[in-house]
Amino acid sequence: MSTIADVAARAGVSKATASRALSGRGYVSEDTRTRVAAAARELAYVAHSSATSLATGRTQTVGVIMPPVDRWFFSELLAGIQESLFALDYELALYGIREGSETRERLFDVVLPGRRFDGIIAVGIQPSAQELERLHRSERPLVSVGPYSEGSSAVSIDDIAAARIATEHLIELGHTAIAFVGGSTDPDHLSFGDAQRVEGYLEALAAAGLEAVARIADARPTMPGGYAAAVELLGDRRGRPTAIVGVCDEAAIGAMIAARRLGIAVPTELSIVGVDDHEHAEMFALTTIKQSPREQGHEAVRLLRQQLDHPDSPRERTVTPSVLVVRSSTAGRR
Amino acid sequence: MSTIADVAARAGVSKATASRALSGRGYVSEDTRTRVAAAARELAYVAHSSATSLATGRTQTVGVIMPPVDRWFFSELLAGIQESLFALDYELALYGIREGSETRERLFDVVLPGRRFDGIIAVGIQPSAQELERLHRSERPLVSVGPYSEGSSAVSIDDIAAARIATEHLIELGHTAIAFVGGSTDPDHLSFGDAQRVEGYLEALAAAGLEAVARIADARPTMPGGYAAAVELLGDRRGRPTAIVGVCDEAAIGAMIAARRLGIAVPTELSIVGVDDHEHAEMFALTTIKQSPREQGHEAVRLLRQQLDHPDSPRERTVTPSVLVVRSSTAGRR
DNA sequence: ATTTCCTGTGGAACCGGTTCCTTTTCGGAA
DNA sequence: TTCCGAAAAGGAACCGGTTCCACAGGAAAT
Repeated sequence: MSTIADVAARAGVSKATASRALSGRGYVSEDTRTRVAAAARELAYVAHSSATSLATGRTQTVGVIMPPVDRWFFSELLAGIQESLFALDYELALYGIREGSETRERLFDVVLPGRRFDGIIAVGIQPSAQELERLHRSERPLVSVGPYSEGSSAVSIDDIAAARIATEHLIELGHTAIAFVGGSTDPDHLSFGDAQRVEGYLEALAAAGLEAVARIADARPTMPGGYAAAVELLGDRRGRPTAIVGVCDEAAIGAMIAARRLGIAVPTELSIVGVDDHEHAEMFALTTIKQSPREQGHEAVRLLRQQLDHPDSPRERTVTPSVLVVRSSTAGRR
Repeated sequence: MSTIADVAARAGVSKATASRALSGRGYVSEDTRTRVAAAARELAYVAHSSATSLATGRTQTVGVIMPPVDRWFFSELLAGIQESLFALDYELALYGIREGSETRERLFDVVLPGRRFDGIIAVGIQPSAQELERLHRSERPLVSVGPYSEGSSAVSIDDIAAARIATEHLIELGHTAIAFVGGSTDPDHLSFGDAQRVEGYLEALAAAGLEAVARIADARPTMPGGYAAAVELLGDRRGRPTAIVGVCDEAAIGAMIAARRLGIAVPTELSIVGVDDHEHAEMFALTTIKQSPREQGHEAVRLLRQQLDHPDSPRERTVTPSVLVVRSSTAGRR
């Protein structure tokens, strides 16, 4: 492995000049520049990243803190972040957060102060006040995706609005017995965005004077979760809802499959609407609220870069609009 | 941000002693050790990772090269890798590989020689001879997951055996018209493992003297892919297969949903078997071949660590066994 | 002709750790 | 009492880059 000293020697210049020639900063004659470049090529020279980081204070790495990528939304988001970072020549250091707080603690205690990255994208985590203070003290730009916290940039969808629009769509179709699949009776068990979706659902019902009939079925935001909840919900004929809002498309699709198995026709006997516009939504003809997680990933990187390049630029918050995509899982009440 | 010099000054010792006290290497008196530790705590000292890397030559980072995580298998695998690395105090640098070779090229030209990580886990990529040579020249341990290449450690399932076992299961149940969903007429279009699964399917048919009736339906290894292929396959009543092998569970589940929509009963009229034991397999009562991607992730890290700790230890290849999990998507031919 | 400015280059310091080598001290063996 | 080796600690070199600063030479301005 060759060093810049080797390159300099081969080109017959000093380390300083070689460095300038390769980085393009400072005065270097055209002739020297090409000689250094040639030497570098011949030696297959690549700068040692740790040395560069130590000298410049920049690591060219972005830390991404994210829940397990087993939900479509997160995997798409990650793909978007990846694409954008790659295009900007940044590395991506991935940190998972699991339920256990041990992970989280170590992240905030050791990893963040280790100056391993220039900026952070935090997905779906609601930092505690103490953690937030720590993040800010570390002076590294932070962009959150999902929850918005004062003083940092963020890209989020308006989860309340999304669920509200979904619910309103059903109300407009004449439904009054509208259940929500994927909430939780234990609020600690809900992710931030999911809790807001419950809220949006309740808001829409309240606005239509239907709050009394609210029914929130406990379920994990997954297909089996939605399936199980719907089986429960649709089990007895009497008091069966005529419409369901899923906390996300996975849950909604699970509910749809449950309905089919129970012999309940969608949309004639039961309307279902989800949130996300999952890649499977089309196959199931699911009416949903479109999100574009991949683009949100791009946007998160854009916001982060803004702060990396211009540390004093104001924090921005991007809220992506919620658009209803009507397919054929919803219909007017008979 | 405090440096080790600050810690040393506060504890009244030299940098050298402070370093030894904190790392636990070399002679340090108990008394000094506690004084240094106290000073470090008071100053909230955390070592600068670039400085450590530069001095030691180790980055405590593992590069993970991986296709997009939108398939369940890969997201689970990533989770497994993440867990194990975290437990070992290694960072995870994630690199996506997309179709375009531009990504790939830059990966091999710039990222790998940049000495940003101590080892590499490459998932599902079949490196070219040139790339492989480069990897070896970089002297960094490599573990591949999936394809096996001479001279590096690997963890893989026996894809041929998996598909063979799945197919044999159907043959034992008396099926003769067995289709495969998720192959491709264009072999370049198939991932390495998927191509081997096609092979296993054909092997099993051949062993039973059924090769003449092989039918491979083109499909992406996703639920919509399996759905579309099955619709095609099951469309006309005559010549309809009585059993289907899915290239993976997603495809098999897609096929199952297609069958239901077409009014074909599973398993009485059509048996379906998948490969993976996807988290949704249970909900669909899908008979399948169990893989444990999460454990494969753990195993990959174990193999890598072996090489990091003992560079001269022999390369190992772990092949995880293929186990048939019978649920109720398969039944004897009527 | 002298001063000034700009270009081009090299030496040396620096980033923040680790480690080699040397020195000092001290307890135990000869 | 002397000698020796282990323990403890400091000085300095080193990892491989970047950048500050000093200096030389030539062109432009005075």
